[in-house]
Amino acid sequence: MVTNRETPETSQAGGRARLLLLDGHSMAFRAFFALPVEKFGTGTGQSTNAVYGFASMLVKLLRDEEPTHVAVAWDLSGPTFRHEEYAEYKDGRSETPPEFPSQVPLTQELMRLIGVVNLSSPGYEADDVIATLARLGGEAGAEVLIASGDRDAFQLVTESCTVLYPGKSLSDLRRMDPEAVEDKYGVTPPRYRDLAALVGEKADNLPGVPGVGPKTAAKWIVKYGSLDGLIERVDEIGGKVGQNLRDHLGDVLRNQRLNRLATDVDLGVTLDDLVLGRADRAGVDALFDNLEFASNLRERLYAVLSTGEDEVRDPVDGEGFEVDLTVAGTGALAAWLTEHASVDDVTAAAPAGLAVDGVWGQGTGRVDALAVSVASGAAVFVDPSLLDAADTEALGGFLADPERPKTVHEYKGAVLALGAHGWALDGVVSDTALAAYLVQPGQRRFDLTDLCRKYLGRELDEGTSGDQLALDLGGGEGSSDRRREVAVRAMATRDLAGVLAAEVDERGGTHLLGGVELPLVSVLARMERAGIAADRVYLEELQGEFASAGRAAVERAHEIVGREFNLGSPKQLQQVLFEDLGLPRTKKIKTGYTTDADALTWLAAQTDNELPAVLLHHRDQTKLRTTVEGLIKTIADDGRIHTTFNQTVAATGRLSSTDPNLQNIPVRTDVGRRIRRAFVVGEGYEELLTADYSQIELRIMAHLSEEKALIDAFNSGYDFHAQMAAQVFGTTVEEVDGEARSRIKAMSYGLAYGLSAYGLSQQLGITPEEAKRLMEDYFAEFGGVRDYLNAVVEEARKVGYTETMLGRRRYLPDLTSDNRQRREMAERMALNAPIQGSAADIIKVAMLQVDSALTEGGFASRVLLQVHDELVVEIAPGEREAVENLVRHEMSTAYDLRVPLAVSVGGGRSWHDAAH
DNA sequence: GAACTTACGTA
DNA sequence: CGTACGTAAGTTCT
Repeated sequence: MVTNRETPETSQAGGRARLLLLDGHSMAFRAFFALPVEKFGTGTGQSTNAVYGFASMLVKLLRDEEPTHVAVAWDLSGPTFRHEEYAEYKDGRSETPPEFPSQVPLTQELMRLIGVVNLSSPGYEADDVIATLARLGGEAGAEVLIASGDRDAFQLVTESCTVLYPGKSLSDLRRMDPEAVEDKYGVTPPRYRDLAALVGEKADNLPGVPGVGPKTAAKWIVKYGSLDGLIERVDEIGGKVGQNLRDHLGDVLRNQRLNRLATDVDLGVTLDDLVLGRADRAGVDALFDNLEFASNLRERLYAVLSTGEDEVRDPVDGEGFEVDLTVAGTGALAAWLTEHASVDDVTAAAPAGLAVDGVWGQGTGRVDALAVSVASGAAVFVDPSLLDAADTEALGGFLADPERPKTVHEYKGAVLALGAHGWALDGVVSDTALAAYLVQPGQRRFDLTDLCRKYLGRELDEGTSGDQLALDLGGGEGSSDRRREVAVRAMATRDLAGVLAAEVDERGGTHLLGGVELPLVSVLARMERAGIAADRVYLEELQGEFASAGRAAVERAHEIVGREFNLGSPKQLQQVLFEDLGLPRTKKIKTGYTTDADALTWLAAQTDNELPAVLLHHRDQTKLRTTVEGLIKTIADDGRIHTTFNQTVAATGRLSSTDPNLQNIPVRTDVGRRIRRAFVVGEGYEELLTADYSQIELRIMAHLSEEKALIDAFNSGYDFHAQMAAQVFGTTVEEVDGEARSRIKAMSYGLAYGLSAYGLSQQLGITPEEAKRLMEDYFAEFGGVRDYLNAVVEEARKVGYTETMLGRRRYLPDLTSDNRQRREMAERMALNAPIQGSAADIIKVAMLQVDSALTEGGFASRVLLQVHDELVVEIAPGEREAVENLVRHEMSTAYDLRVPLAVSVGGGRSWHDAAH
């Protein structure tokens, strides 16, 4: 099996070498200060914070950057050529912390064990070693990455050499490419030395010109072209700084000589010697044991070093990429599209691959670049900022043309990003992320790199090999690496679409993809773009109110206990409740005893102490306050909140909502519901309408189980739960009291989750024996439900997956696990997945129907939100009645069940008022 | 500082 | 010892 990591030589045939260089001392030193030294040490007193931090950072780099070659450069202790020239070099540095030096050899040992080369050279600094290796890498055509906390490295930055410079945190590495250096310092990387020479470097004891900071220095360099140019005309500089410059010219010239990094250090290695080697796992284990590192870091490290062999497919036989990659934006794009992407070139059997490089979220986005790749092998890279009018129009025509099929990874993102530039996207026949989700619904991430490996058996980078890539560098901005990257993404998407289509089809998911998920994307994109109007002033009032109630609770709690403590800390809470106050212990959890709401409620009943109740109140208020604060933060300039609906995270087929999550806005309590008043109808609209399915999951259970008693109960038109209770307890519906009804209601809902007698007893506050009897009585009447649930689990165990009404699968390998806990968990998932998943299917279909009906009817009303069984619609003036009828009709006819799909609807000026 | 844990909101 | 999510805050990692 060929993978990048194991046999990089092989992958380089197609992909490009990526050389990662680390400045050992500077990064280890940063690690030392990032982590508290007193918390990281062995029993024998050896400090380990720098080793741990360095390793942790390296793991992240290996994972994110996937280098093929790695080396770490180290300083040696003796004098360097810089000391020969300037004896005071690096004088006056403060003492190295005593816990640091001993960690250097440990870090070096770890590098050796994981297969990373350590390098250094007498008389030179680590920076010089890096500069030399960067030159070697560059000459060999490798992409070079330098992780260093030393700014001198900026002089090495080129289109193919990026410095990763630590920002606020160790692993927050800023990518300093030529643009970033110029953005930050106002000069190009080759001129960075000039700037540093003028400004000076305190840490190296290199004073600069007094009164000259980076701004002045950059201004001069830009004006005179370089330091040399400045010096030539040094007499022209007026004022005090001009005089300072003339007085300190000697220092400046010395600084410039000293900050030049040597690129000719004799290291005795070639690029091939830096290939990331095999890890010596036994050695790493032994070292980690010695350092008393827990298994966590070890696993993370092994995860990046592992090859994932068994998941990688055999490589698809060479398709012989003939790629003509040209840079558009010079008037050539229209011609390229005519020649390579006509309706004859781009067909249903051979859709074009489209890659959009940009960002999206909050209902909008931005395109930085895009690439199109077609079956013939031709590909084009487009920097939209460089397009002329004719090219813009041609590109817009292509993107919006339903007759020229395209495939894209993360369709919704592309729609939002392109939409923000005024481009419409149509004719999308596949989204490789969505397709992969249907194949592997349990996965939560679908990035193109992984899919490429898994389904194409190749690295993303191997879309073309270097010699076949005709890269026209003329005319465009930006690095050739970026162009190549975007282009290979388009190629990978193009190639993946077919493979994934076959996988989806094999699983019977073709309709689900083409008929439901894919068309849903544009509906979701419009929902996100529309957002929902928020009343900021009202939210701020609420925030203040919740905050002061929370503060009052804190004060009261401190008063009761007689000292201050953090009410938000479960740990301190345990101390206070169980140690200081000696209250009865609650249920055990990993870290002691739980202080969750159930436990606090129980405690409140157990004792006379007021504290549990105060804590509960505090929790409520704090939770509400943070919810409100989160919402306020996300209100966009248009006064609306634009959530993001994720279509590929929930294993059952549901949507999820993030940034902010609008699917968990409080509704159960009165106080909580007040937050819903903040979601209001927007300007130009008349009211909000909510429409939700009543008891959809139970109706699905009735349908799937074909249990006659359930079906009859739903068809009777009476209160469902009361009807069920009457049957279980052998009374008339009128005789059913609230208690009986709620027990049966809990029982019915619990079934869909795989509830046990114990769980039911907990929820109802009855004994497990009573709960067991209740379940028996229930099943005596509704045995069909039990039979159905058992059959679902057995079938799933046999075939390995469950299926929803639209054929959406969920794979549950744990159903045959020897581990009882895992197996039973999988069983509960198995019986829930078809129910929850079918409900998800149905509302997705309903959304499509509602959306089409609104469009076809010419309505201005629009769907804003989906909350699993509910749609929130913004009603345009005068459309209430018609749209209400339309929504009711489309939702209730989304799927033909053995029971009615009841929909209840309400309207009002806010989400709260629209409740029913 | 990243990753985990606890807690809690929704369907 | 009931499914599916996302977020915030605190704590741990070693």
